[in-house]
Amino acid sequence: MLRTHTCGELRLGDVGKSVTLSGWVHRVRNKGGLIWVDLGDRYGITQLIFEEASSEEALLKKAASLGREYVIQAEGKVIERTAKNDKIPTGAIEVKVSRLEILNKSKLPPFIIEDETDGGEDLRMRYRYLDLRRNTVREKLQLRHRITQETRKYMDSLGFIEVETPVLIKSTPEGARDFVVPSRINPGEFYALPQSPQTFKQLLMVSGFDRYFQIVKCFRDEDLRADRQPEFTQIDCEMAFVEQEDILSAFEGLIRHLFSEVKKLELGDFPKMTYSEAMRLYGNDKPDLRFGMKLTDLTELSRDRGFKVFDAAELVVGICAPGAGDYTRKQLDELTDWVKRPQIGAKGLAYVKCNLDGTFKSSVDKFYDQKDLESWAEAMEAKPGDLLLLLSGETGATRKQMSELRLKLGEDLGLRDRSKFVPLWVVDFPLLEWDGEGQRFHAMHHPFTSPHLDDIPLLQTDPGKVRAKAYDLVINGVEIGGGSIRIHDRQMQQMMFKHLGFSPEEAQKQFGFLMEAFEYGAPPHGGIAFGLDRLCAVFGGSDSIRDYIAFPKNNSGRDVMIDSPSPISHAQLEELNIALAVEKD
RNA sequence: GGAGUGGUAGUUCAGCUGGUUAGAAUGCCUGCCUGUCACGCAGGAGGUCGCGGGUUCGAGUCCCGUCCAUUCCGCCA
Repeated sequence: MLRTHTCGELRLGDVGKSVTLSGWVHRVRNKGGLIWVDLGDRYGITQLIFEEASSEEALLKKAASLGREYVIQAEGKVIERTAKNDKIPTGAIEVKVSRLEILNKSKLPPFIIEDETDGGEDLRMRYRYLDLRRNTVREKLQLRHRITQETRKYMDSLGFIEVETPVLIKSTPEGARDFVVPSRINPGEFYALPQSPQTFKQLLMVSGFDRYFQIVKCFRDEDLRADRQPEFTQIDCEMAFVEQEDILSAFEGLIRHLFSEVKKLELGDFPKMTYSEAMRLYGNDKPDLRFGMKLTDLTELSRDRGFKVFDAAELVVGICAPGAGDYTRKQLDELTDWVKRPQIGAKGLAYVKCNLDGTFKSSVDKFYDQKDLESWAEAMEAKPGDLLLLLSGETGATRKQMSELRLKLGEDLGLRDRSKFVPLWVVDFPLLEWDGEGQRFHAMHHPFTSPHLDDIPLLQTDPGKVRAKAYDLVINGVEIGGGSIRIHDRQMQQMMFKHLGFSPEEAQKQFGFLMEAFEYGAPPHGGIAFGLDRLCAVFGGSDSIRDYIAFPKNNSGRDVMIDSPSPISHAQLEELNIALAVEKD
């Protein structure tokens, strides 16, 4: 037997037992006459002891020769420690070793395998298998395990059936770029990897599965971010005979269940906010509601005082930063530089300090008197000691800039508490979004989304105003999931494709199978998909999803451990009937 | 496609307006040490300053190019 116990389970009650432990050498403390070895595995750490006075010389020598991360097996007796360590659960005992076996030596690891590693991101990814040996990383994957297990439990309890859908599917022009896979037996033709199992889950509804879910890998060939990987996992769900409210309540239930089981946190009812409200109040379709600082429209209150910048602006908008009235000139200049960076793109930033004595000091004192400033402060419900910040310009862009500033200030002022979780449903998304580059509308969610029936006439007159039966779940400013009520009628679906600029032939070629299915008794249906990686990161309080994925890709979509992607041989290319435009050596 | 930041010992970093032999911490090796647990003490080894070019009497430092990493914008139905 390689082990009788794990390295995390022996206690004072086990004293006197003969045990065999196996694990990795964490640390060796050689005190001359005494040698201690911290033996570790994923369950914990147990201290082994070798003593000059009572151990054989060969055994001592072997113990002294152990290096970091050697895999060893130790047989011995559990004894009570004279000096106990109350920092670890096994700290009251140690194992007096009588037999030591080196199962496998280890090279010196390139970074220290401890909670606080000295390894940089790059190195950790190159040796990910060593990185995963660290408690902090392993705990994140264990959190993910809990979330997927609890998800399956909850979904099963509601009668959802997990169905696997194909990974080799068909490329479509809508949405993100596809990853494509050449077909050897069909020369010149390609599969695409799914961006989501969207059409398949709708077909399952036509089949009468009624309630489907799947924890499934999806693929998008777009540029990466800290919270975006080319392959990622969705909790993908679909229900038949439901309206929007049914879906929201079912999946609000899922998220509440996960918080309750995994984090021992009870979340109340999730508030709802329309898309247009979110844009108006937060400049963002995924507002972080852990803090206030709503956007306040000051366009009217700033008009006709001779300040050309504000007079010319479509929108003048302000936020109130609580308690920031004591910001120094330097801090304000830094904020101004920050909003002027190309990523934000504001032209400038106006401020008003609400002094403790009730007066105001602003960067636009030349144009606005105390009464004007007071009216702004009133509109924003500012208190003495607060700081008002104003941006102006074209409505959409200015709101977006203000949203960024709001998030930065929220961070700076410590208002984005990682232990706090504030969920929000954002509803009534626009159906269509104008694509300036392609000079056409495209679906904001996806082309299978049902419009609000009241808004259908607008499709002819003002397509950008049509609301969709689409919704997102946002937690702490992170988009955790999104979905919609789908179109289940062939005529309606055909009309949608027309509005998206598809010719009838194209629509038939790309999605004929779906529209045909709708003619064979498609029930009303809708669904939602959650980003599992992001959900885990939110649970763990991280901004990056990488540590919640066992083997993630780096910023350029590379796996630096296995070194992929990589060129393939000429023979392989030939077999696939592929010629490269650019040869790579 | 664009912008920012970084690349110096195994590792994490310092290295000023260019100037002797490039430092610290940690890790590693050797020796000493019987109650350590981030053990301690003494000693030692370890660097083509990402790569290529340029400016200069002289480049880790300045300039140009390039590669890599990372964050953001675009993109992500």
